Amino acid sequence: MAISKKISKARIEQDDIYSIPIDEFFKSAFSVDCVIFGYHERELKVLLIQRGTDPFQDYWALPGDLVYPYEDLDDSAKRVLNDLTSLSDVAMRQVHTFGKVNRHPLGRVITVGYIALVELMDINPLPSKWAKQTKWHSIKRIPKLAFDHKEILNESVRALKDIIVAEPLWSKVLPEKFTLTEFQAIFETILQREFDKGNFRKKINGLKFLIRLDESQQNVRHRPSNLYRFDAKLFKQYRDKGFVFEF
Amino acid sequence: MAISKKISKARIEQDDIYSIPIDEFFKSAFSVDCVIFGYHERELKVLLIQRGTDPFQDYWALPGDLVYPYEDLDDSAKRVLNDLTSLSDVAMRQVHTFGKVNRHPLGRVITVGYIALVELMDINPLPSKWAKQTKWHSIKRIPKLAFDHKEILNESVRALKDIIVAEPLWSKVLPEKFTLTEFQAIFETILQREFDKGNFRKKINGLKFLIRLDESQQNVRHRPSNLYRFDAKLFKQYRDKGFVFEF
DNA sequence: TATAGTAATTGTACATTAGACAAGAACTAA
DNA sequence: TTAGTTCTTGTCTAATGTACAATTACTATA
Repeated sequence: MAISKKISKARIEQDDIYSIPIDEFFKSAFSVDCVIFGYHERELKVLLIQRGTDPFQDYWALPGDLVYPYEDLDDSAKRVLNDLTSLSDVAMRQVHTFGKVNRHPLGRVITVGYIALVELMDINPLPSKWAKQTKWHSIKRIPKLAFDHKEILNESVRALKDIIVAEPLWSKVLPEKFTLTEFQAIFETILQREFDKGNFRKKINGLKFLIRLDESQQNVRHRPSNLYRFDAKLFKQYRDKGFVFEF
Repeated sequence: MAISKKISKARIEQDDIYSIPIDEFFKSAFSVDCVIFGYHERELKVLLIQRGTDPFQDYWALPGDLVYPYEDLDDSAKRVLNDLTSLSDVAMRQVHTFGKVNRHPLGRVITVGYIALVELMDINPLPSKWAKQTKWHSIKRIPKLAFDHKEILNESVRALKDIIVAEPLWSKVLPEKFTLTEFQAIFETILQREFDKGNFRKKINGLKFLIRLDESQQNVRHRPSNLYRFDAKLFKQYRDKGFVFEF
């Protein structure tokens, strides 16, 4: 394709730096790629789309697309996610930018990766625009992906582990009223390690933003668990005081 | 200028999405900006250049420039830093990408921020290419900067605090043989808090990658301090086992 | 109705770490 | 010899982490 030919022509020596006209630089594009992690009952999945267009037609890929010239990056991530999966109101965070020269066959395109964590059952992705299908894939069984999306995904899984502790991403995954066991399960799944139940709850009890309710589970064949809720305001207060939550 | 006019023309409604020809996307550029932190004797500075070219001619700015079409992002950061300041062998890490629509007057340019930490006395930046001057500025007295570089700098200062603990950036700042007081001072300066000397050293003593030498300071008017060295291999072993160093 | 099964909850005992602070050591300069 | 300085080590207490056991509250089934 025309654009990619131009790239190789532009491969000049460093000494010729001043000879590159400014217009030569304005021939690149950038994209956003959204890594939407879906959690449900101790399983971590990621939302992939099947591409209905070239390049990589029919491949599974992260929902991602080129950024419009007039679009802020963060806005673009939201718009692209909505275009391809019909999802809105998913809070994403930028994690890393990927910029290998030949990562995109149509030309020079760098891509900015964004991640989010949602409860799988809370949302209903529907393919739209050029997405043929959307599907949740277990993190443990990822098919061959388009572009360098496998690398983006790997980096995102790593970043998720850092962020889950620092930011209350987990609040998006819990129902309004939840048990401490459910709370613990999220961390165990994402951090891939186990915690002693008694000790975990001792630690949790110190966190004032998890508020114990006067309710408990119903219809369980064992001692019912107390229910808790998350108080976002109190969490913010904690954070503003420099508090960092750790495991 | 021509390019910026095209951006406003391209501002179309979302419904017209399919009407944007692919070529319209390939009219952007991206840049890298390097935030080189210089540490020396409890002072943290940042290396700025005075721009010798438009836009923002004569403004102080982070060393940064457009990425060549054929250049990997990480390589570009190294090359740009060398172009403008003659520095090489500075290990940088990507921190964040800034993508507001109008952040660059010449057109749509997103920029990827990189940071590094060096001992100020170890390196000798020299302005070259279009950099008129290079100068270390105290983090506490930053002049008006070009573009959105103030925002990039702020974000980088924040990121430095996270990274200094996780990654041995500090090893670049210490002499081969150093005292624990020097070691402590780095953390106190960057994290902006103080530590009890006795307790700090107790914590440090557990870290096997700081090796106590059979030497001590010379010509000090007080009890001479023992010297230590950093063992990068041992540090790696620690890290590979999942160890995280914290304060 | 009694019993077994299950997971929640609480508690206990010990080890490790954190934090505040003091005492003594090793140097130089006067 | 003494005063000044900072390094180094130690001590004590409080807080936290860790392993594990005992008890509780429910359901399902014999």
